[in-house]
Amino acid sequence: MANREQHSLQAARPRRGSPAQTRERLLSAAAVIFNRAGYHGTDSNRIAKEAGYAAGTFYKHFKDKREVFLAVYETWITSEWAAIDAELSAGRKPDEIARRLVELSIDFHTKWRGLRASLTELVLTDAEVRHFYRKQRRRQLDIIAKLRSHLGIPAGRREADAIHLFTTERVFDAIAQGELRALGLDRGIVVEAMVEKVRSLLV
Amino acid sequence: MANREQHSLQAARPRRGSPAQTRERLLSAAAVIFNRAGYHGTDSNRIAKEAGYAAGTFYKHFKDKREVFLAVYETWITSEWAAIDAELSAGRKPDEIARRLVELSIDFHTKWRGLRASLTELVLTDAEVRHFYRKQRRRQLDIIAKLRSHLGIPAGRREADAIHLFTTERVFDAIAQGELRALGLDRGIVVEAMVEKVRSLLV
Amino acid sequence: MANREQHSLQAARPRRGSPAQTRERLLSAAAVIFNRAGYHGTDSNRIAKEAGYAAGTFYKHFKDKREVFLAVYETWITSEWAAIDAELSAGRKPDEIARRLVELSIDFHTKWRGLRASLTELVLTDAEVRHFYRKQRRRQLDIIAKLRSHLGIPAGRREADAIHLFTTERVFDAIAQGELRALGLDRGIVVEAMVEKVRSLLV
Amino acid sequence: MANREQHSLQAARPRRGSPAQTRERLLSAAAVIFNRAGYHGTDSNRIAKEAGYAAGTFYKHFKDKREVFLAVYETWITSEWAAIDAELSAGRKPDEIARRLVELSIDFHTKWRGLRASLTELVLTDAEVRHFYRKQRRRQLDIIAKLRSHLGIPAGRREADAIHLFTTERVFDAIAQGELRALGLDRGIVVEAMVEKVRSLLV
DNA sequence: CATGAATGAGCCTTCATTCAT
DNA sequence: AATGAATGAAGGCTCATTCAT
Repeated sequence: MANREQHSLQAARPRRGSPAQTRERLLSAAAVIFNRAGYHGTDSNRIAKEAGYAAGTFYKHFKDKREVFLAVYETWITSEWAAIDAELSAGRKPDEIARRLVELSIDFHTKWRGLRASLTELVLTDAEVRHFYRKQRRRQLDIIAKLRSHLGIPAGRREADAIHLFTTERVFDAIAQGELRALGLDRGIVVEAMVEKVRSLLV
Repeated sequence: MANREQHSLQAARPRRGSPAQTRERLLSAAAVIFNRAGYHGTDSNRIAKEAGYAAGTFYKHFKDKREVFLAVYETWITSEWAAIDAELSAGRKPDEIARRLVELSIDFHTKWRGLRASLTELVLTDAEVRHFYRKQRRRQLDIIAKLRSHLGIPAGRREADAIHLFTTERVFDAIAQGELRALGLDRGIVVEAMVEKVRSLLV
Repeated sequence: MANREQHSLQAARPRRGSPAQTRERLLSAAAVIFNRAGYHGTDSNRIAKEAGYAAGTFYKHFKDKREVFLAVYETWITSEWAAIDAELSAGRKPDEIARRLVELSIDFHTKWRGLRASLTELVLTDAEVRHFYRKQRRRQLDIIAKLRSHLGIPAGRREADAIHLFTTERVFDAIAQGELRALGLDRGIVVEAMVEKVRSLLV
Repeated sequence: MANREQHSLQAARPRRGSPAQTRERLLSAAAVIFNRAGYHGTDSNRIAKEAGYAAGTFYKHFKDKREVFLAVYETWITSEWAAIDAELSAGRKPDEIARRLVELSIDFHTKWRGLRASLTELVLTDAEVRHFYRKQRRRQLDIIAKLRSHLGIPAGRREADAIHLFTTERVFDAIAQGELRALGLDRGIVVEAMVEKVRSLLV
C-alpha cells in the first residue's frame, strides 16, 4: 500500500510477475516480518499484503505458514554458508579469515535474529521444523570436518566442533539480540575472543 | 469426572487451601505445560483446569499469561540458584564441585527445556519478559564475580564470564533438547569438556 | 440482536443460562439454519449469533460443525421415533394409526427437509456422518421387526421392510420438498396410497 | 511434469482439439470428481487440471460451477434415457425387459452416485438446479405415460407413476450407495422385488 | 475466593472466479 | 482458445480474557 515506487522503471509494470518473482517477494516480506515479530506474531495474510499480494496468493506458493518459515530459514542458512564459503576460498591468512568470519556471522545473526529467536520454540514444538533444523546442524558439522581435512588440520573430535558451534552461535546471538550492551559489556573484547576461537580452528 | 459427591459434604467452606496454595498449584501446572508445549502451545484455560481450578481462577492470581510465564521463570531461576549455592557451600573440592554443578545444570535445563525454548522468542517479542530476562542475567554475572572474589580468585573479566555462561548454557540446552543424541555425538565427552570448563573457573 | 423480549418474565434475566439451555438454543438455531440453507450454506458463526451468542460459544458446546449437524440429526430422529411410538401405543385401530402415522411423517419430513436434503451428500462424503446414518437405519429396521412381532404379525423379510422404508421416506420427501405440487400431482391420492402402504404393514 | 518438450515442436498450433473437445474433456473430468467427492467436495480448479487444462479454461466453457454440474447432470440423464429407450425398443419380452432395466438403472445409479448424492441439497438450495431437476422429472413422467399408451396399456394414474419412480429410484440409490450391504440385506431379494415392480408396469 | 459460561477479535486456510497475456 | 497467476471474500476454529454469580 505504500511502497510501489520501486517498479516505476519497469516497462508496463508487470503486475503479475513470474512465480519465482512472486515467491521471492513473499519470502522477503516473510523474512522481514518474522524477524520483527517472531513466528507466532506473524500472520500469513499480512505477509501476502506486505509483499503486495492478496491473502490467497500466499497459499499458492507455500503450503502453510510453517513452510514459509522453513523456506526463509533455508534462505538464511544457504546465504550464510555461501558467504562463509566465499570467505574461506578468498585465500586470506587465517587471522584475517577468522576476523572476517566473525564479522560476517554477527551480521547474519543480526539480520536474522527474529527468525533465530523463534527457532528454538519451534524446534521443540514442531516435528517438521525439528527435523529440518537437525539436518542443517548435521550438515554444518560435516562441512567443518571437511574443511579441516581440506586444510590439512588433524581431525578434531566432532564433539569439539559441536561445542565450538554452540559457543560461537550463542555469543553471536547475544550480540545480535543486544544482550551485550544491555549487560554493559565491551563488545570489542567479546568479539576478539570469538576471533581467537575461530582462528584456533583454522590452524 | 467421577468424584463429585464430596463437595456436597463440605458445604460452605473454602473448597481448597489458601490463596497461596492455589497460586502454587497454578504455577506448578503452568510449569508442566509450558515445559511440554512451550509458551504458545500453552492454553491459559488448560493451566487452570490441569491445576484443578476453573478458567477464571487463573486470572484471579495472574494478570495475564505472560505473568505466569514470568512467575514460572522466576521459580526456575530461584531454584536453580539455590541448588548451585548449596553445592558451592557444601565444602567439596573444586573437581567434585565442577562435576556436580554440571550435572545439576543439565538436570535443570532438562526439566525446564520447554520454558527455555520459548524464552528467546519472548525476549525478542515482549519488552517485559526482556526486562526480566536481562535482570536475571545481570544478577548471574554479579554472583559469579562475587563468588570469585569470595574464593580469592583474581577477578576475570566480566566479558569472559559472560562467554562462559553463554557457552555452558547453550551446551546444556543442546543436551536437554536432545540435540546431541540427534547428532550422534557422545554425551560423555561433551559433559567432560563442560566439567573442565567449569572447573577452570573455580581455581 | 433482535429477539430478547422472550426472557422478560424471567427474574433478573439470566444472561448466562445453564449449559443445557445454551446447547438447546444453539441446537434450535442450527436446526433452523440447516433447514433453510443446507449444511454447506450454514456457517457456524451464524448459528451462534442467531442463537444469541458469540462465535466462540458455539465451540464450547460442539466440537465442530459436523457435530451440531449430527446432534440436530439425532434430535430429529429421536423426536420422530417418540412421536411414532406414542401413536402406536395410543390404542387406535390400524386404519386410523396408518393415517396418523403418514401425517406425522409428512410433518417431520417437512420440518426437517433441509437437514434431510444435506444428508445424502454428507453420507457419501463424511465417514462419521455415514456411520451415524447407518446406525439409525439399522435401529429403524430393528424397531419395525420388533413392532411386528409385538403385533403378532408374521415376520416379513427385513428386505421388504427396507423397501417399505425407502419408499415412504422418498415419497414423504417429495411431498415435503414440494415436488408433488411442482409436478401438478394430487397430494391426496399420493397420501392415500401411502396410508394404504403403511396399513398393510400393520395387519 | 516430465513431458514438456513436445510443446516446443508444435509451435503455433491449437494445443489441443476443438472447443467442443475441450468442453467434453472438462465435462468428463467434472463427472468423475463430482461422483467421487460430491458437489461441495469438488474444486473447479481441480476439474480443469484433471482435464488437462488451466484453471481459467474452465470458465471459458462454463459460466460457473453450477453450470458444469447441470451439464454433467444432463449428460447423465440423457445417457440413461437413451439406454432405457434402447432397451425398450429391443423387442424383448416384458420379463426380460424389466430385469434388464433394473440392472441398467442400478449401473447408472452406481456410476452417478456422487452426483445424485449432491442433487437433493442443490435442489433445495439452488433455484436453477431445482428448476432443471423438476423439468427432468416432468419429462420422465411424460415418457412413462407415452410408453404406456404406446404399449396399449390403460393409462395408470400419473400419481402412481410418480410413486413408482420415487420407489425404484430410492432403492437403486440405496444399492448404489452401499446401504444394502451396510444393513446386511440380501441384494438379490431386493433386486428381484424391483424387477417385479418394473414388470408390473409393463403389462 | 472460586466458578465457568461467555466473549470476540483474529488467525489460518480455501476456493470460485477474474483478467492480462 | 488457453493460460495460470492472482484475487479476496468468507468460513471454521482457537484462545486469552471477562464478569455475573
